[in-house]
Amino acid sequence: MSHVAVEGSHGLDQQLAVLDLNSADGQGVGTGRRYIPPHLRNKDVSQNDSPGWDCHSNGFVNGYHDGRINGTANFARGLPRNDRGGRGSFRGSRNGGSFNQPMHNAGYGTYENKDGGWNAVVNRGAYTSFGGRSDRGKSVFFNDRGAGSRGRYERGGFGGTGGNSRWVEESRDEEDWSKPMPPNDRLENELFSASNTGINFEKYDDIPVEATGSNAPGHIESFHDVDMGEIIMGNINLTRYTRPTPVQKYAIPIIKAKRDLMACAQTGSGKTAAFLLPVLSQIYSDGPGEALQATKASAQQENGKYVRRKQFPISLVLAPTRELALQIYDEARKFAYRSRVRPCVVYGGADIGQQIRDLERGCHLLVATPGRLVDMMERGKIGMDYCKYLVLDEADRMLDMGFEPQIRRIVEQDTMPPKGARQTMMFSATFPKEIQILARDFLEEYIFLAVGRVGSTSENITQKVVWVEENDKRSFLLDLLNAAGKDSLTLVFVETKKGADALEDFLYREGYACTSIHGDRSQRDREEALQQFRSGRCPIMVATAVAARGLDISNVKHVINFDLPSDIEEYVHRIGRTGRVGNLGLATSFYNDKNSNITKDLLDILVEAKQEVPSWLENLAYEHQHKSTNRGRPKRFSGGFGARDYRQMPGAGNTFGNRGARNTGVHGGNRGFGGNKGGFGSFGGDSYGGNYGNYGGNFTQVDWWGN
DNA sequence: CAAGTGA
Repeated sequence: MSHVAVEGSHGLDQQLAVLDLNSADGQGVGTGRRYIPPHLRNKDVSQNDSPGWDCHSNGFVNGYHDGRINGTANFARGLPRNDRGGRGSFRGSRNGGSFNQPMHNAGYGTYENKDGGWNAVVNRGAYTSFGGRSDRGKSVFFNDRGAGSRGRYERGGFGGTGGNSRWVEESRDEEDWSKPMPPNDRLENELFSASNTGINFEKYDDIPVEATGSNAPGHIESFHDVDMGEIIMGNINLTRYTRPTPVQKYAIPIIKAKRDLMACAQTGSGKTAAFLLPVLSQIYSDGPGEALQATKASAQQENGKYVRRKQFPISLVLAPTRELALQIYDEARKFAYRSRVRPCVVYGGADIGQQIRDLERGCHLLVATPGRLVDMMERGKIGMDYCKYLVLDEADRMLDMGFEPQIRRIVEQDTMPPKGARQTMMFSATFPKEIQILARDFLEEYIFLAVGRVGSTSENITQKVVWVEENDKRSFLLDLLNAAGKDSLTLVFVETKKGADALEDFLYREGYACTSIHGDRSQRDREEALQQFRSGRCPIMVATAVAARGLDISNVKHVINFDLPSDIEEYVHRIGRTGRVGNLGLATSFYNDKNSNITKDLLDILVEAKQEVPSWLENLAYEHQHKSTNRGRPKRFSGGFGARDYRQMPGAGNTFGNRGARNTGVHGGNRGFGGNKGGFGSFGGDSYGGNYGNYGGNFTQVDWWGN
């Protein structure tokens, strides 16, 4: 395979420039300020002078406003050391239910300043593709969160005449949701200027695609091959997506044809847009329908006091972690720009009151983590009665042991329309056969789509496995970090939360600018850590499984499995944080005696992705094969899966040890691989250090799938 | 046993 370099050192300068900008950000210095989740921080300042309904009266300080004020002061933040030190004193409260702790010396900074001057209008140039824009700049009626949703209410309407007339929405019943609202320069800048990925799909090559199910629609080659409407096409241009990725080519027409879908495609291949584009497009063309009526009907007065109405989203997207939900929400905002659709996100660990108030401003597409959504449903803030589109992102995770009960609670044991009446879509890079079978409970006449073999890794990721004893891991890690390029991000995975804290402390003492993310940290700290990592201020992040799935962080050049995970799906997702959208990446895994459970699966993955395989690993896999009683199956199935025994289920097959059968699973023939072992040069730990340097400056963008 | 998901 030949890698076509598209961008070289040129892009590097740009990245450094961005870093400088971010490091000059303002610090939120206020004491005792409430934690405001990022998606609620960046409001238009003009919101604050609204005399209306929204409760900003209590000395409301939104992060954006605050950030601007402090940003002008010279808060020349030094090295990441500084704020890390500050956080040290904070640690004691980490484990003690420290949700919603106000954070002193908290840096909201980089977030608020990403506009780079909020009244500046960037050169949008060729990307404004919304036809006739004679109305641009008038700023009459903005659609999005800030000004736009405020416009839905008539001033002072609450105490008024009674009846429904106070809702401006009334008068919009007949309005056409497919027509774009006027543009908003500030918002457009905010949503799209950071849009980093210029994807090169020009020479997308063959990749095996399986689309099974009755009457599967054909795929598209261009976004123009299917009618997604004016709003979507305009936003596609603004995001600079030129051509659909492979999974988008297939999934978009399937979803537009109103079919249920189980879609499997490699990490970083554009799955999020593959469902957001067609779902939103469909909502635009169909309009809100009954959901709007129901929402309005829920508005009441009680005891002279206005009772907040319940929201009935038209679409629900569920994700397994909070940060992923937030990321999906951010994407949804882009594709909802200039539409009447208002995306919302709810997740745990953040102030629920803020989220409720945000919901009450309108919610047509809801992104959520399961726990908080159940909470919202039980509080009567959300009704799924009119949810026409259900998306499970990271679907295999959402249906595994930990999440399945909550998913059933939301989807089957409440008011959501049954399968068939709603459209259900599932996406993941991995989808073990057992979970595919379970997933059928939620699907009707679905199409199974596999772009590449299910569970395979991108060949754009160079995978290394090194034998490292536990006691040597730290020093080996330092060697790898020292070899990394100055500008590149490194993500280090460990198995436990305590381990994450310990390793981060170690790296800190060794003088590295690092941060960490795991489930025992406060939500505020988690999001700040992610932001500092993304921005490059802390180019090293130690993480648990919370960061394994879905997070799209540009410029992650190296993923290190300091501890290998116990199942191969987790491995695939972890290393998938690098090598995204046509970029190259490196993944290094520390292997020792403790990791025998993943040996065989790891070997298969390496072989399939045409990676070098250390001979010792091959030998171990062979040995393990003969002594293992449970080979080839994820650990979580070995302990039973409730009362179910999937081996008895029709269609489940009986070849759990057979990798090929397991992965293409219930849907058809094996995509065989392997068989081409042998001939691999040995790959000892000694030569590793020397080889490593070769990867330093060599991460450039290449064609999709590495061709 | 670990990780994640409501307080």
